[in-house]
Amino acid sequence: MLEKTYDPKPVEESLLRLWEKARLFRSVPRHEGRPFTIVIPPPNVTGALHVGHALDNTLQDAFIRHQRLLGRESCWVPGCDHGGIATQNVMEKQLKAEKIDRHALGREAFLERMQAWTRDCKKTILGQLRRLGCSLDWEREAFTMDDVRAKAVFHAFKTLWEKGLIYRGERLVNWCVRCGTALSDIEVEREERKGALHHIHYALEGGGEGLVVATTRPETMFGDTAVAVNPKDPRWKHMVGKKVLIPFIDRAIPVIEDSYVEFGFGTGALKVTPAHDQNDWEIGQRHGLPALKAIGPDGRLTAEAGSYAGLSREKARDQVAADLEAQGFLRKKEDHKSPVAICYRCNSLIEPLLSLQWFVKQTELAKPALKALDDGRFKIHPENWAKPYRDWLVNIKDWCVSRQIWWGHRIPVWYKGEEKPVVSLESPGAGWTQDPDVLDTWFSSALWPLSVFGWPEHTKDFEYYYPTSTLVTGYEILYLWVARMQMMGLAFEGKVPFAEAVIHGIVRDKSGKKMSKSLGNVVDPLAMMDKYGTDALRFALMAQAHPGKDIAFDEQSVLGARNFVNKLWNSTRFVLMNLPEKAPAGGYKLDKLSRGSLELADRWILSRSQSTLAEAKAHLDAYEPAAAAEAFYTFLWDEFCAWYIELAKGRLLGPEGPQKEATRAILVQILTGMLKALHPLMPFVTEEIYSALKPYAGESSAFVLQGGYHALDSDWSNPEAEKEMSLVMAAVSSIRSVRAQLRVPLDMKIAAVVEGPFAEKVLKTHRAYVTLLAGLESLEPFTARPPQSATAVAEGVTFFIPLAGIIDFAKERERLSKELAKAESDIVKIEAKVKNPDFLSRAPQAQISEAKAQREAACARRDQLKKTLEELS
RNA sequence: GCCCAGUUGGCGCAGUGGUAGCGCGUUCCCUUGACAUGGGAAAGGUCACAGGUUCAAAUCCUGUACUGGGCACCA
Repeated sequence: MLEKTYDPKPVEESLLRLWEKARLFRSVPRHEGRPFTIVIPPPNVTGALHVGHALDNTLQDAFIRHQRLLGRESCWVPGCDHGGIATQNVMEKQLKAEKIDRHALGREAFLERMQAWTRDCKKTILGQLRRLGCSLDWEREAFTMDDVRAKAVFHAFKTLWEKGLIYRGERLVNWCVRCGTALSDIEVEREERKGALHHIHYALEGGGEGLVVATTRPETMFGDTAVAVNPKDPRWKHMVGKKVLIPFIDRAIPVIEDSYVEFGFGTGALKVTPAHDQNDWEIGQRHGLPALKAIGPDGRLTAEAGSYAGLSREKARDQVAADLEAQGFLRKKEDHKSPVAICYRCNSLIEPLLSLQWFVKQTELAKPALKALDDGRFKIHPENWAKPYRDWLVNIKDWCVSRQIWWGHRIPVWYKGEEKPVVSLESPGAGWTQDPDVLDTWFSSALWPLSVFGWPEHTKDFEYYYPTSTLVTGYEILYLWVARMQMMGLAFEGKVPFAEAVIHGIVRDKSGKKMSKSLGNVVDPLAMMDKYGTDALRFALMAQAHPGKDIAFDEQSVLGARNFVNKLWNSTRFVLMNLPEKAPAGGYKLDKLSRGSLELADRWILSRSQSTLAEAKAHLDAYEPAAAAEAFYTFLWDEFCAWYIELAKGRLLGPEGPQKEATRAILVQILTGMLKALHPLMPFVTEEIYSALKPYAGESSAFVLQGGYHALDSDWSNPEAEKEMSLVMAAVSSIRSVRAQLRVPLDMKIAAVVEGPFAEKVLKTHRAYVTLLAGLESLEPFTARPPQSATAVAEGVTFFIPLAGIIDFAKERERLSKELAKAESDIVKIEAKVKNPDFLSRAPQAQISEAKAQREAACARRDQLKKTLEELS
């Protein structure tokens, strides 16, 4: 016998062991059919998983299990990402706490520590994925920096190099002063910050008025190599071609014309600092201006800045502004909000810096990716992300792939004096030194769908699993990762690495704010699992995972899901309690039933069950787990438990016989079907229940995944039964409503008489249902209105319930008047429609007859209520 | 500035043309042998605003406001 409530922890622990022992998630190439394959978005080895990972991986697990249950060979590849800067930052924090200087420690020792950290972290992360129930093929674990992946990275680099798609050059890049490295354009975030616009006077060389420029960054003026004005700006026309002097250092720079400069902004004169601003860099390129570095990689001013050399950017700005003011150069200082660039890993201010870096040319690589999107070989769900994805590819810029950190794939290029650099994994010989930089972590991530299957080797696995089916990830890495995988996969193999991308939202806190450590609103998925069980967390997430939408995560939702899990548990418990100890040979099967012997409730629940399964399958096929979850929830709770089980009680308490056997078969088969269908969303509890139920269902699979979805033996859809059952339910509800309003508890049995067009049917075929569910002791046909009775009006039936001594007539009249008013207003609405000649002439016939039927029903109800009220007064 | 979402009962969200749904919360009643992690009942919404299309609009179109996001940015 099952326990009264479901206790997830021991069940989860034992099932995890059983699954693993059975190698249940193992996939190997087989000959027939294309497999369904997902490669995990490898979590960075920066710590533990957060609730966003729980969402991402539960989605994948649901899709993978769904496909397995559909009978498809399915493979989900696990792994972690070394995580470049992010992971190095974690280690640097640790070192700082231990008061160890990274540079004093040295590159080798640092990397050794990183390796040890990585080992621990991978163990933690993969353990957490296991606990989440992820059906990953654990024998395929990969890491973006292991030997196989290192070969892939080298091969990719070499191939791109040979095709001339990789180059090294001095360019203006996004430099994070804190991380001490260059970043690519998409690794930079923007934020509006308050600052000041300084109006600075630059004197004319050789004397004269000169001009005034406006800048938010006065400290960069030592790097100025021109002042630009708009060619159509009459205010500064006279200055063009002349030279002005930079304050303090008196270096003369030309005044040039460039249409980039806007009339309306500031003074209309722009100081041009090619080495520290992207737009200035472009102006510099157009006019052949030199680029002078006023700020170094350490964020401090260089020798160009004269006496300011060595000051940090921030200090220099204040100091320069103060000195300008003191010496009369500062003509005006006004508050000004402007967007600033921020490092996506440490949030510090980005400095545009001229430096020597490695780049991958992107335009050529983007073309096949665009084509794949346009001709449908690659699809994005939901599709509203396709446009931004496309726009990004169209406007793509070269990708800066070198990083001045230690943790990563070292750039495989070797130098020796004046000789041509050599691309090689190993040292080409004595005297050669390797490029000190490492590759952007996204470079190896971009190869992930290729590299996890042993690429560049065309292994058996690679041939079978590549291209993969679906990629599931958040929109925040659509460009950073998804687009690059498409480009790389197409460049190297001519095939999209995955045919579909499912883009989900991020998990926010319950008020919709982004989770962050500093806000203290981070939800720990492990804590949720401990408290409510893994299935509850999974179901809560899936129930809210509407395509592409963020989730406002409230712990209450997990509680609700936990209750649902328990409901499922207890409905099984009830069914098992009503089954013999020993299952009959072959189990309870529907095909053994004679259809003629089925009752209304049977036909109804079988019909509803079938459509629920079909609906949920369609939703999962379309990557819409939330809709599937809702279909299950409503069916199981509001139909199967609330009505069918309640009705089944009547027969199960009765004598043994075909009726009882039929009820058992239906309960067992419907529950089994639902368990399997729910398995992708909540694998643990369904597995556990299945093991108890399967002998009765006549099944022998050790695990749900091995048996596949439950196939109903024939078509049970039955709209007539659904319609009739809805009338019965409405009739029952009307009596319950009267009872509740008059405070007559359900266990106080009452008598009733019934009249109306549906009354005869109720008396003849549904009497047992109505008396059982509405708590009646008797139900008789109407002859005369009993004195002192309340009235319950439903579609087609009116019940009179004698309640001498209980009923308050004033209250009863009030209640009925309210119902009447509602009925009247319904009629007004439907009349307006039915009487509209345009509606009658233009609407489809089905609509017209439905509307008329609605009017009839509403009028009948109105008349009945009116009559009853008259009798009461 | 351009583009994309969103705006539905107290809160969080479904719902893409035919008389508004769900979960949580609220109110009342009920410890009846699956489940109080439960059961029954009820209250609560002119579906942001303004136009338009249509017999019919939460749903389609246009515009406005607000919120969020993406991209590009004025130094």
